[in-house]
Amino acid sequence: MSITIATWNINSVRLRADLVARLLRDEAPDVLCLQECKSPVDKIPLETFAARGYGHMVARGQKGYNGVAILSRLPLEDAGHRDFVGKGDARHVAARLENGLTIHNYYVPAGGDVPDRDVNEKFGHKLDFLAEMRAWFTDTAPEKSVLVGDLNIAPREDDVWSHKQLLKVVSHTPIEVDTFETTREAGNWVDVTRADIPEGQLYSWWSYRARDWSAADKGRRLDHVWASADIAAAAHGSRILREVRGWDQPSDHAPVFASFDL
DNA sequence: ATGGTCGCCTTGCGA
Repeated sequence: MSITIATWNINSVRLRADLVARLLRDEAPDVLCLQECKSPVDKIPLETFAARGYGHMVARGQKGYNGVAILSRLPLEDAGHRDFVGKGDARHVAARLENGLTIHNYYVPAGGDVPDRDVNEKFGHKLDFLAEMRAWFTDTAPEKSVLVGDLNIAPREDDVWSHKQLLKVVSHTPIEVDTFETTREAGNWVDVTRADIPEGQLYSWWSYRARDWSAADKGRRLDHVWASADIAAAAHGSRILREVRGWDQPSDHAPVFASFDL
């Protein structure tokens, strides 16, 4: 059985419900994980997605901020959520498929503008969030699991348009990259996108502020698909759908896809 | 060149 999973920071699921429906129609993933839904769960337009065959959803939401949802055309069981850093933010939710695969959907805090936790508490919050993820993975080794989401860190030099120019820019600072890698390694997670596409520049986000985002191409790979080590060899077919960033009234993120033969 | 653009909690804030 092959399962295709996609992750996409949608930046308002209500404003962009038609774009979600278009992606479901054109690309037909089995599971689509969304971040920054910016909606209470009961206001997510599930009927729009159910009409496309995606009637199963597990989500956590809040008004205006954050929000994560897992849409599926296969039955889903709610596998809970965790309130990282105790702020009550809707930044994590998990679901389980009938074949036993657990899917974790994360929206890691962006971390503000200044990469110094002494003057910017949002940066400290981001590092603390990652440390809590790491502690959880150390305590309970993930098995038969996929972790996806907007992790708001671009770890590799070829995950950003300019390694040198972004060394002091939140999302690519050494402390974030180190924390990101120790967090991933604590769970023996495999970076599926880079296992499939090991060479070359790879981005999933381009700022709204660029005059011409595609020509400037100042992107970063902030959105990730990880697999637990026991199923990593089953992963294949990773892609980032750059063209989706060019749709009308787009999200500033492109969706990331991976498939698993389970 | 320290700007620029989004979306919602709105005339500010978070990204």
